Amino acid sequence: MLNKSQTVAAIETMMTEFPDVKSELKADSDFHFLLAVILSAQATDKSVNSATPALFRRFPQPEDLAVADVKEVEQYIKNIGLYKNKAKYLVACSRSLMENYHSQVPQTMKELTSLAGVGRKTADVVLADCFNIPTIAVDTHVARICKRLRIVSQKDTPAQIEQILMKKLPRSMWIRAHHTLIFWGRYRCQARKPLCETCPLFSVCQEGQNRLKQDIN
DNA sequence: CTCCCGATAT
DNA sequence: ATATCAGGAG
Repeated sequence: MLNKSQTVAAIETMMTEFPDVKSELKADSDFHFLLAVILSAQATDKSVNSATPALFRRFPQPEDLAVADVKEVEQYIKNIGLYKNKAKYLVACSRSLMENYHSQVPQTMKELTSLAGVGRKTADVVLADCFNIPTIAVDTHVARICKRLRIVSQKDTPAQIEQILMKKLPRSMWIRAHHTLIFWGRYRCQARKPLCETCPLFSVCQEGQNRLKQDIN
């Protein structure tokens, strides 16, 4: 397992390759950003961004989506996976925002996860990207990278990974480290194509060493 | 744990 | 053909 200083060093190496990291989800308001993050579950940002402009034009405010027909919402997002569940979430979420939060996106974990379709990961993303509140959202990329590098152990759950990262990284790094890990997972150390041959972290990466032994790549 | 689920890369 | 993609609810 990588210790604190090794973990910080690994993240800093990633930062040199991706100096300007931020969310790639497009949105013009906190409300629309929340919807985009809900839609992004098990889907690529690209597919979400291709659907959201029309959706957001049709439903500018929580009040508009709260009274919408779920079937109509489905038509706007049917090119995204899991679209039937997501359509329900969007309407129910908007209704709750309207009825319980004055149509404002709340700023606490507890309130955010009370919304339909919003779990811990989505809440973490909103806290960090909308309100600049330090969190480390653990998605599929963050989990994979941390496991390959042995920043965490193979059996750790996303919630455990989040706790370990918060211990190993200074709070001032959390939000940027999160985005950096996403970019690293998306463009450098992909699930099916780790690109170990040219990886600057190869020498400290347990997964890289394993692949070398087994002659993968 | 299972179910949800289209688009894309491999 | 199959794995993967900014997961969450029941």
